[in-house]
Amino acid sequence: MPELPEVETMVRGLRGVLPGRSLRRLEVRDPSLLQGCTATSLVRRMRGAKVAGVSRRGKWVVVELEDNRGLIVIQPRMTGGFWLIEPARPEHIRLAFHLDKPEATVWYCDARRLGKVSWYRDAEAAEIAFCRSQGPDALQIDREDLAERLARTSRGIKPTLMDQKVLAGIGNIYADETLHRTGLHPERPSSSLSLDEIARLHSAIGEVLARAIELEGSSFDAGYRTVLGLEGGFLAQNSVYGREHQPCPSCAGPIRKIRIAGLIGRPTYYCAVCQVIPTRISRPR
DNA sequence: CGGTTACCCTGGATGC
DNA sequence: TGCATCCAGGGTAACC
Repeated sequence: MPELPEVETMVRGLRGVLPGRSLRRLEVRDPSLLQGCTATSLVRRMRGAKVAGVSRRGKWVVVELEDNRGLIVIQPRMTGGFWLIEPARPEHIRLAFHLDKPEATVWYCDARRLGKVSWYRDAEAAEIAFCRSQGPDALQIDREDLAERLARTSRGIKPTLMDQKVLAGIGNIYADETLHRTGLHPERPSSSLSLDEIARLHSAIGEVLARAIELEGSSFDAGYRTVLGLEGGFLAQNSVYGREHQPCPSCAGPIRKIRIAGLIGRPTYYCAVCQVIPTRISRPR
């Protein structure tokens, strides 16, 4: 479910309630999502801990605690999310943060249980974990760094953009939207992009993600909602994702849905007219 | 090392 | 209505 804009929206929602509050009790309803710690040890460590702040790293949510209580890192993956209101599906509650003064509860729900929760003793330990699985954040990476990373691989530009070790935060929806805005075919070999194309791609990443954050992310079906249960508005005004057979908003060409190598089963949407591979560049096969 | 695939889970939509 | 099948916003381990 959540990509960078959805996770950023969650974090902003959590910032309204968590920082400065104490955890009267952390309730672990599903211990199977814990990584590297047991429910009893985590619950014991969190009793009475005060939240210093909430931040985002790629698609990960970071809850930092005061007084050397460490950091809780939550990876929502496909269906994880936070609720400040009573969750619509209580059977999906995996964690409950019971707060003090005044009493309140923040719920973490995850229908498919693909998400992960970890605890790190300090910021340095968390940083080591981040760097092991993630590249620079998609909103932080500079153009030169992006250019170097793209030059390193010949695989398709879309799988490269979705590789969290290349840059962190972009998933299936925003990869398609970013490539459409840049006029790039998703299977263009990453290393074949010109410096001008990389510059435009770099700008498009920032613009698409910023717009999606403004609109509080992308909602469809029973998936992602804000912490208040509201739908994100991005998919009401996007260009290609989920719009097979519709006309391209910039050239009116047909939007196609395909499956490409390196992304297993995930769908890719692109405009067949304004996102083409130049004939002098061979398409990977 | 670079790239690809199987698999982890469950719920909702669709088709028969 | 009931059941089977397919699909999904992510990520990792194992493999070639």
